Amino acid sequence: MISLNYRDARPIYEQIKDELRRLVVTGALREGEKLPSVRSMASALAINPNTIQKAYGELEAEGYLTSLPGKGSFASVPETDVGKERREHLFLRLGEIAEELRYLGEDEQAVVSRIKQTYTAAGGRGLRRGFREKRSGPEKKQDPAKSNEDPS
Amino acid sequence: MISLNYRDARPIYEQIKDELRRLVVTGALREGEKLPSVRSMASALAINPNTIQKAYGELEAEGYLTSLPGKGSFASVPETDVGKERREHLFLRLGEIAEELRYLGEDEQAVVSRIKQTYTAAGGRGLRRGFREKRSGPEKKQDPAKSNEDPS
DNA sequence: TTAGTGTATTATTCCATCTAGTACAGTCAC
DNA sequence: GTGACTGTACTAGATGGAATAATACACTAA
Repeated sequence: MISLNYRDARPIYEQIKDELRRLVVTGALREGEKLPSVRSMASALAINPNTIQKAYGELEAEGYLTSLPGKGSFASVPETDVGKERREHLFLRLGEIAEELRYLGEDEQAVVSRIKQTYTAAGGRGLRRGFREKRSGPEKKQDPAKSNEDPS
Repeated sequence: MISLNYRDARPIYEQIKDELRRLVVTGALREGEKLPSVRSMASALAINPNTIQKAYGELEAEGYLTSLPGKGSFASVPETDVGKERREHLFLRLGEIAEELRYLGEDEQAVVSRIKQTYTAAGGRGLRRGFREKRSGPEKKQDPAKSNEDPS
């Protein structure tokens, strides 16, 4: 699912964050889908569980992940307010990159085409939260509908 | 000219690189314009000259800066071949950002508008090397016009 | 000559990263 | 309840990049 690059300047937990975020936004991981447990992914990548824990924790702060103690971690869509900060950050970076590309000689057409390519390639993926239907994923931080079992 | 943020996760030399690059691509620093010397900028920012040296060195590798031993460092436009790698990197990031913005609910129109805004705001700045006329900047590694001497 | 420039080198301090180990509480199948 | 999972928290230590400090050399220009 994830491969690490020890030559990469980014720390390991950043690589994991970026890769997991990429899997979510590209649709490879759908909302509500269960991710490997902290310990199992640590074992699979042959690294320390604390490193995975850090990546999961920060990704949860971004809203791309929801963790439920005792149950697991699940891919999720950032709440509108959390996603707002993220979107503002992304728009800022977008402007900086466009500015530099322009300086390097790329015309508007070339840059816009690259944007349109992304939206064309993506099918019906990535609709707003308000437009999506309910699904199997955990609602907020609460326990998803459980059966009539009595724990004790 | 540059202000540092010690709370920033990025190392100091990265902050300097990013800021200087930004000044160049936005036109605040024009090609051939002289930058503060390694020692003077280190003094102005109250940091070690080695840190400035590292920032300048990497920025020169990117093509945004040309250093001439004994004379100084000057803003420059990346050679086409050096800039090619940079452009490819920027296009890659552009695609990733667009993908995430789309996932967060931004429609194509909103993203494209941000791009066009950049190109509209910029006047005649940032033309390709082949289209630019000869100017005061250093040709390759040769002596730049001595007229530019404002290292504020 | 003198002062300023870029550049290189070595040594040292500092801190984020990563590891290692342990611990606790919640969930779920049995 | 038991056991095996789960997320989470904490301490302690090792490692490596970042930044500093101090010199040194060659080049440029007034």
